[in-house]
Amino acid sequence: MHQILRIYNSLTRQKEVFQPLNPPFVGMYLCGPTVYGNPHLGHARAAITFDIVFRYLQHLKYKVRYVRNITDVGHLERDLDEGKDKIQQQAELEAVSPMEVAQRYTNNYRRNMQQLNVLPPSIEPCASGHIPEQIAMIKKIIEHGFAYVVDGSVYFDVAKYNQMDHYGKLSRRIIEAARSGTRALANQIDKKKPVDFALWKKATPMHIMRWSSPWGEGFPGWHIECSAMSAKYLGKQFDIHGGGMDLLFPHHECEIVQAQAALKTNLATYWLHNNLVTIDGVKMGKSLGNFITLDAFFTGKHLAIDQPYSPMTLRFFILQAHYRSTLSVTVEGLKAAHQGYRKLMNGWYLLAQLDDETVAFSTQNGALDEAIYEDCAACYRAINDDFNTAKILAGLFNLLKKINGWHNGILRDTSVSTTAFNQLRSTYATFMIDLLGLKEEREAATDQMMEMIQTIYQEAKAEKRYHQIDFIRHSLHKMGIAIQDHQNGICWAYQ
RNA sequence: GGUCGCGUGGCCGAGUGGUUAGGCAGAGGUCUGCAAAACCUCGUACGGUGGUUCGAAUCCACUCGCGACCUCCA
Repeated sequence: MHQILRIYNSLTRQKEVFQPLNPPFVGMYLCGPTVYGNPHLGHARAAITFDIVFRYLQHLKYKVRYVRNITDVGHLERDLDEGKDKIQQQAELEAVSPMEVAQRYTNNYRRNMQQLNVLPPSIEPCASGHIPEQIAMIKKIIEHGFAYVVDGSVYFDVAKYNQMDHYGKLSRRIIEAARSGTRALANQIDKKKPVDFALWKKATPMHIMRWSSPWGEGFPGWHIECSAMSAKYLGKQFDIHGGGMDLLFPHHECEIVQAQAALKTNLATYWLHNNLVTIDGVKMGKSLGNFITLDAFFTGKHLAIDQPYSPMTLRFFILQAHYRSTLSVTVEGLKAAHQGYRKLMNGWYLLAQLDDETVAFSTQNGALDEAIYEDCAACYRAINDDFNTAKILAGLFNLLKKINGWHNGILRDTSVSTTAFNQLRSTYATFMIDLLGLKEEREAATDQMMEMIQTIYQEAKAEKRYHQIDFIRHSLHKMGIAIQDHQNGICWAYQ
């Protein structure tokens, strides 16, 4: 089935039909985490958003190379003229080596992403492993006349660049005007202009993370790592560049001008930005201190939440909103996500059990066919329309009603063609499992155990030993499992 | 101050000129030893004020409120 995918491009501020530079290959780069703290819901949102992009492009048979970096050379902290970076600060706080800190949080990030069923990227490079590439790129920028060296540091010359091109085209800023009211920061004293940004910073004697360079001992600046690593693994120009909205300026803006200055290319065709997670109306973020880590969600150990929320509940929660809208965290919203995920997943099990005893298959057009085709088509329309996962879920819930209807006998006599039924089955599986990446959280041994318990339950029921029945129900209830009596037997489901 | 976005029924959240988004919660019903689940029915929501239009949550103007970026941030 041929699909026309339209995605919203932050660069042009409109939806555009996706056309890769070199089909069937697609290059995609996502700004990953700065590993100086445990991953929170915001990290999950970015990773899941682009996981959907990755999954769908692969579904469309593109050969995708997906690069997501690890920033283990921290960015400069404001107001610190000695230029201590975030990793190093955290390291001093924890009295360990900076690389140990980076490694620990990298491990946590990967573990959390795996729990959320986020597919690993094709390449996951870290900044500290690409110092030579960054130095090489800085040298080119200097050669091309867009950077200058001051006392062991290198700065990008924004004014010079603006003679050739416009610095600020992604965020649509006129830089001079925007900066006129801004105070000069202490560590920017050696720059020509406040808008110039560091490509390389001289290390003070205190600075632990340091590398030698043509300009002396130092460390790379804020933005050069992404430019260097994307160029290395995706080429001078590639298709999709993603990140959180908070990275749009200055980070992505700087990446664009660095690529233009060093390689004379437009970095990426499509720029995608996921919106932020909010709590109590404001952004959830590391610097605000109002974030809830993923582990806190999984264990329920946080003042703002009342109980544990599983990885798949969180994934569902994120997918309920379109990626370009803010997403507000509330206990009620989380509970809704838990229930919604549970229902969708239970439907998935039921779907596997449906057969011609429960479904009135017909060789001709069935009465349900049209509605099923429409719901399936709606799912495809939704994902093709800038990855509208909220609409996909609406489509799946409509299909779920049919599944439940067959299961409980209400739709037993309403005919459906095998073609339509098979389309429902494959659409449900494709979208829920393959594209949205929702998976079962059921334990492997549970099925056999439940079979045994159900046998006991049925025997007790036949002999009207209601005390025993209630005991079984209560015990299972504590484990989050419900036994359900139906006219033609019993089954179990998550509750 | 500059750039931009948002305000949808109790909650989360799609939609962007006319058709039920969806989920959760809530009410009633079917089923049931009692339940649970599922299914059926139920809310006439779009910050405010004007305007355009046969018709606006959706376009325009003004206005009120909230937020993001401009400093590291997903």
